[in-house]
Amino acid sequence: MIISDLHPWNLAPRDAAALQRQLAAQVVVKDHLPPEVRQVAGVDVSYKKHGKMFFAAVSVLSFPDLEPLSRATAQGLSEFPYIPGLLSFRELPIVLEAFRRLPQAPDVILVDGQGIAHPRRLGLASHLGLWLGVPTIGCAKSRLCGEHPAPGKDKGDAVPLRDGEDTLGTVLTTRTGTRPLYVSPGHLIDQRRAVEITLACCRRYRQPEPTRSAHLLSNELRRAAADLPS
DNA sequence: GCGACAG
DNA sequence: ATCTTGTCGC
Repeated sequence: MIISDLHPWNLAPRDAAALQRQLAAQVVVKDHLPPEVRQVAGVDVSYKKHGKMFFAAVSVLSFPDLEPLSRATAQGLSEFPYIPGLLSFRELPIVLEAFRRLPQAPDVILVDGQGIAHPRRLGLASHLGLWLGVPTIGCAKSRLCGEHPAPGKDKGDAVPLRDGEDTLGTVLTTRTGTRPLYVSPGHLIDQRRAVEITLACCRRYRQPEPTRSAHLLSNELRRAAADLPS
């Protein structure tokens, strides 16, 4: 896995925001997925209530059958606090460590967070995509910015997420009867493909299989590192 | 000043 | 995100 253009993570909030504006200009919102998508990865991070211990997990599934192919994990500390809009400075370092442990880069990555549906157009998914040079999709469970009408109740129903003249993403119902997901391009992919891939990864749960799998794995890590007695 | 606010 | 048990509903 090749990483390029490293930059510090211990920045003051103001500097982090300035860096985001700089990086956002490099985000590519065009379809650069390979002709045949065969590997889809999901990534998620878990940690303790007031602790600094983080647990990242990456789960790679085959596409479109969604069978387990490989996985990688990493754990470490983080000093950066949670500040809406600056999530990547808190979680990306440990996520990148997990990706370094993957034998091979997947064709596309689903992230539990926003892509360009961000105040400065650089959510966690976009930031990760830039670092890895791999197509990414933001699949957030709630809204960070932008406005939209309520989408339909059935799986596949969708409405655009907008901010003035900009279309930031798609508010997509991924499972009938559940709250929608906020899908937006991360990097190297366009709106249409982002929704297409995400929907193809949804089976019987609101969360796409890749991120759902990573979520379960990161939770196992946290629990294993936590409770010793029984 | 007030409300909003990914994970 | 995390702290937490059972419980109402499809």
